[in-house]
Amino acid sequence: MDSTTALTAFAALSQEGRLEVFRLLVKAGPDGLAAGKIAEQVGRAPNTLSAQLNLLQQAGLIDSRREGRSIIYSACFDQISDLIVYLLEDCCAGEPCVASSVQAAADRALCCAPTTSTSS
Amino acid sequence: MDSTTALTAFAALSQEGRLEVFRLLVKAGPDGLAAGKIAEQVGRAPNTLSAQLNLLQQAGLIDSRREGRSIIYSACFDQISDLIVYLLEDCCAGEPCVASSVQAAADRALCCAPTTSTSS
DNA sequence: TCCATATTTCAATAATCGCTGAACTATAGA
DNA sequence: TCTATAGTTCAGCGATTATTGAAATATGGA
Repeated sequence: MDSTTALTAFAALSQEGRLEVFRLLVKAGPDGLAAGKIAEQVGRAPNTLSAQLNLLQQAGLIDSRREGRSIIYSACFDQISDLIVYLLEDCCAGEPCVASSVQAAADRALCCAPTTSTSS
Repeated sequence: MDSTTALTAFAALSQEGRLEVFRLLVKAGPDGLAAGKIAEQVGRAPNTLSAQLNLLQQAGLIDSRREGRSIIYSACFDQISDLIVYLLEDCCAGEPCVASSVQAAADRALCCAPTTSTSS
């Protein structure tokens, strides 16, 4: 991931409403949520939400697919991964104190959810 | 780290000029750089830079100390750590695909710079 | 004390951002 | 084809943000 892409991602996550939507989609997992369902859960007008989803999508943080009359949005875990790795490698290269904290967190995450096949 | 703090950090990193300054300070390491030196390197007016430094500091991403007539800014690695862990744990909890990429990156970082005097 | 250096603060302007109402597109079903 | 449903796009406004010049603060040295 290059700096420009990271910048766009940070900008997308830098507003309360968008961060809330993003976290909701991450929790929803790969199945995602319909736009209307999201609007309902975060209590925002559909057009306002649409703009927020657009920005997150342009940043590559979420994906969309049509399903009947609904459009389903889901988190793009690859991009999130890349963003974290960017922060760690490109921003904080060679800082063991950062790397070891992050390593510990990754260990915890993997230890609690070790089966990468089908869970959640 | 709570969402509000993370939001502030994202906002601070979401502008080209500030991200550039932040990356410069991370590369400079714990010794940091004087404000004037930074202004020179990024080619910005001192007052513009001062505002950018202020925002990064308010977000807890950088620290400052006076040294003679200069004010030295340095990256706050703890906060960066916390931000990465927030992204991994709070935003992406239970997503092994993210955790394993991050774990691999942390391993690489630690393998290349293993001697931290005291293993934290 | 006076001056030079290093940096910040202040006020003002220009640009950007976020939200809203209204109109538009796409799909499903009768 | 007509209607209802699900979302999006667009124009406009109000609010926030970034930058700038000028003035202010803090330190060091003559």
